[in-house]
Amino acid sequence: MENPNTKEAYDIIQEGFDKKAMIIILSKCHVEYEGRARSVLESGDRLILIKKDGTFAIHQELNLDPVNWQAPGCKNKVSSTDEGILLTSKKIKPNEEIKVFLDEIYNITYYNCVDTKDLEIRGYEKHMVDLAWEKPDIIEKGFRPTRREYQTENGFIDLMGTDANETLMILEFKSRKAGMNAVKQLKRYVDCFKDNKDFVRGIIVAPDITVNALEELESLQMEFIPMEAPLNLIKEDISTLDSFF
Amino acid sequence: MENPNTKEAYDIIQEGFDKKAMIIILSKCHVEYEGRARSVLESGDRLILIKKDGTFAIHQELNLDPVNWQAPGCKNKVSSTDEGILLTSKKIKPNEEIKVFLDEIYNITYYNCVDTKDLEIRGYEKHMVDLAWEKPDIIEKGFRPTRREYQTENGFIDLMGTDANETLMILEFKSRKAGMNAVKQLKRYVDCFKDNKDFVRGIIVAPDITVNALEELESLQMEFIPMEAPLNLIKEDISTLDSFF
DNA sequence: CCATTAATGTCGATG
DNA sequence: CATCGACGTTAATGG
Repeated sequence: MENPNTKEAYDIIQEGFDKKAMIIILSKCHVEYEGRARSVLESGDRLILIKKDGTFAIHQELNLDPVNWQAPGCKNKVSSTDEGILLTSKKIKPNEEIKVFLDEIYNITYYNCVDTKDLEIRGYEKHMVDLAWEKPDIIEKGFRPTRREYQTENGFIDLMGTDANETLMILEFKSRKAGMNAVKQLKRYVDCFKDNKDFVRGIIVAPDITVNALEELESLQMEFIPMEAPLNLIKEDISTLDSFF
Repeated sequence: MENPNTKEAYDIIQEGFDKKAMIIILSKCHVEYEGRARSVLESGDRLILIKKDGTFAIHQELNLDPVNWQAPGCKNKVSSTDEGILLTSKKIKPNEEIKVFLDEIYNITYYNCVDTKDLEIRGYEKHMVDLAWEKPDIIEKGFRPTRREYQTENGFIDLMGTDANETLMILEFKSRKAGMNAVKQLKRYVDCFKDNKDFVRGIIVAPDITVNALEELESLQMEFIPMEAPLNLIKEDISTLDSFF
C-alpha cells in the first residue's frame, strides 16, 4: 500500500502480524534502542523489515548491516499514538527494546513467504581435503591419509594420516591465510592425542600463514605446509560441480 | 509495482539502479553464490534488498542475517534471459559473485532515501558516566557534576560539571582506547563554549589513549583522565538502564 | 592496506 | 536454557 494514512497503516501492519507475514515498511522514522547498548537515531528514510520469527531490522540507505535490529524471538507490536504509528520490538533476556516512530509512511508491503529450502554451503576446505586425499604426495612424500572429518571432543579433524615413519599426522586445512586461531584449533586436536606415547605431527595446510601464527606453531613443534586453495578449479572443473548440484 | 511481467520488472529494476535508489524485490527465486565459499539456494520466496552503495542482501522468512549477501562496493546488474530476470552482484578482491534467478516476481519497489542522520550509540559510556555521576571523586577531588547528555549543535556532551575552582568541565567518555577522533569530538564540544570568557576544561575519560591523541590533546590544553570501562557490569546489571525510559 | 579486536555480533550444535 | 565455537563472520581501529 502506498502512502497510507495512520489508520490504514495501523490496520495493514496489524494484518501482517496476524498473518505471520514478512512485513516491509518504507518510512521516514526515528528510532530508540535500549538493551545491551543504547542508541538514538534521528529522523530519516529507512526500510523496516519484520519477520514472523520476531526478527526486526531497520536499514539505512547504506551498509550491509541494519542500523538497529532485534534478534528472532522478539515480541513486536504496532500501536497508534498522537504522534503517529509506533512500532515496538521487545526481547527478554537480555532485556532489550526498540521503538520506531513512523514520521511519514511511504509504502507498506507484507507477504507470506513459502520457502522450504535451506542454503547449501560447501567451503573450499573440502576441496583442499579432496585434493590431499586423492593425491597425498601434495602433502608430502609417503603421506597416507586414513580418516577425514574425524570427530574429537574438540571438533572435526579435517584429515588424519600417517607419514613414511608411521607417525600420526593431524592436518588442519584453511582456504585462506592461517592465523593464530588456526594454530589454537590444531593444538586442541593434537592435545586429544596427548595420552599417546608416540609423537603426533600437527600440520596446518593453507595458502599462507601469519608471522605470529608461524612462530607459535613452530614453538609448539608443529608444521605449516603451504597449499593453494583450489578456488579457480571450481569453475573449471564442471564434473565436481555436478556432484554438488 | 505488483506482479510485473519480465519486461516491466527489468525496466523498473534498471530504473532503480539508474536513480541510485534502494531496491526491494519480493520474489520467488533461486540463488548461486561463489567466492570465499560456494553455495546454492533452491527456489523459494525471498526478499531482495539492493542499496546504492552496492550492498546486496537476500532474506529468507526467518533469521536476522541474510542468507546470501554482498558487501558495499559491489557491481550489481539486472539482465533479462530466456529463464526470466537475472540479478548479478560482483565483487573483486576477493572475487565473489551472486546470481539470483527471479522465478516469479510478486512486488518491486524502489525508493530514493533521504537520510542524513548517523546512529548515536551511548551504551558503555553511560555506565562510566553513571559511575562518575555517583562518585565524582573518581574524576578528581572537588569535581561536581551538573549535567548529563547536554545537547549541543555538535552532539551530546556526556557529562558537564565544575571543579573546585568553579571552572566549567566538559567530559567525553570512551569505553576503549581514545584516539584522535575522540579529541576532535571533545574539541567540538569545547568550541561550543568559546564565547565564554572563562576557560573551559576539556577532558577525555577512557581506559587508555593513543600517543598521537594525547599529544594533540595537550597541545589544545585539554586533559586525559584514565578510567576503566565497566564492561562486565553491563550484562549483569541491565536494571540501571531502566532510568533511560 | 594489513593485522588485530570488538560486536546489541548471529547462528547452530550440544550438554 | 546456557555454553561453546564457527562464520563467506562484519565492522572499526590502530599501525
